[in-house]
Amino acid sequence: MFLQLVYRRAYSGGVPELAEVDQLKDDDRLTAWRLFLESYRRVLDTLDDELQSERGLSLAWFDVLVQLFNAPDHRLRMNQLASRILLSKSGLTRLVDRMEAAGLVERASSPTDRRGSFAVLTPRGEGVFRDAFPVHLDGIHKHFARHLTAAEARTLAKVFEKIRGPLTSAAECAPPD
Amino acid sequence: MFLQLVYRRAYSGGVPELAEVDQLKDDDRLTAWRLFLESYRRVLDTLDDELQSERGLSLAWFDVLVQLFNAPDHRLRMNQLASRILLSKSGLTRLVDRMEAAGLVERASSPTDRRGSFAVLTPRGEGVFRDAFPVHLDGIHKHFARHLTAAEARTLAKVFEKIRGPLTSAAECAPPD
DNA sequence: CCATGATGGTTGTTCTTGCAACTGGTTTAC
DNA sequence: GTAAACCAGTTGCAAGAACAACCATCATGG
Repeated sequence: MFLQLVYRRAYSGGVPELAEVDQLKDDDRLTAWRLFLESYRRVLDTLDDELQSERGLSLAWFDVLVQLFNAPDHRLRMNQLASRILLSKSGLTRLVDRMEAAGLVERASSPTDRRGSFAVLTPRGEGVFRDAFPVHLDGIHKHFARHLTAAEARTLAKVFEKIRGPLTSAAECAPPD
Repeated sequence: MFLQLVYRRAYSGGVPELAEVDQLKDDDRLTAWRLFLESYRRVLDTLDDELQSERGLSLAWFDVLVQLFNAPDHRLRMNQLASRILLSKSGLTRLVDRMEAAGLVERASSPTDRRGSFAVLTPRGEGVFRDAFPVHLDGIHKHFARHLTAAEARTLAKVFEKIRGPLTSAAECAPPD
């Protein structure tokens, strides 16, 4: 799904009633939007392919490894892990199932709350992570960071912070005013 | 899958051999990367939810409608449509099946090449598109464009053009030099 | 003209994901 | 202390997507 938008074509073409929508004048912004979408898809696909072919690891798996590696004691509650990688509870259950079968993570039950369990990085998982990390970082550099000057990077960070900000938890809770 | 990266933590933490990787110094760039990922996910999820709840349409369906609406004669070869919305051939076959069942598009066989078929926007599909378009455009404004100054929009466009550029067809064909 | 190969789409299969329902454990209120 | 509400994680189920194998058609070369 990619969503190259109507933009100019709908505007100058035969859709007068749509042209009324005044955001259509924001050509630069919509161009930015379109390129944003396309860049994401293409860069992520490329990174996934590279990691897959060079280390046999999907980005989703890598993402779990990253999170656990960064977590204190190399462990996280399923709960937290799910929200950090933006995956549903059930999705994470299955993902951890698969990674456990591959020996990269383990489950450990929480001593304080017997409902909960931790996902814990195994030594093997840590090894795989350390092995894959440079590949991924190199990919980010090659396909993304390399194209940014320092100033541009700061601009992007600023802008995306604003964009992400209002959506962080539940979208559209109480639109102010 | 989200991929909040290691960054500072892996750098300043206990992973000396990883810290050697010199892209790690590019803090601003990696921050931009992280926010880029998160923004995409959150904005797209939000737009999808809004379109879904306000018009009962997924972004994927909307994307097809956009493409067909823009195409000459409101029709595209399956082939082309698939590549424009970044979906696999088989994925598109099924997607068009579903949309055909819903009466939004039709298939028409090509007169010149009897292998090929077109996906064609039906009047009903066009109506649905015109109805959903403002909702989507408004969403883009609310959750994305609104946060950009004109200068920032131009910066984003420039940067993403560079990022997307080299990956447009097959990634990594022949890295120059 | 016919054999060979390329191309456009569809179908079989499998994988991943989300939602809703469920189980078992914890907290709160009476 | 116990019932009710709540929470963490798992499971059944169905939708969406990719890959490979497949069929039909077109293009090429003898």
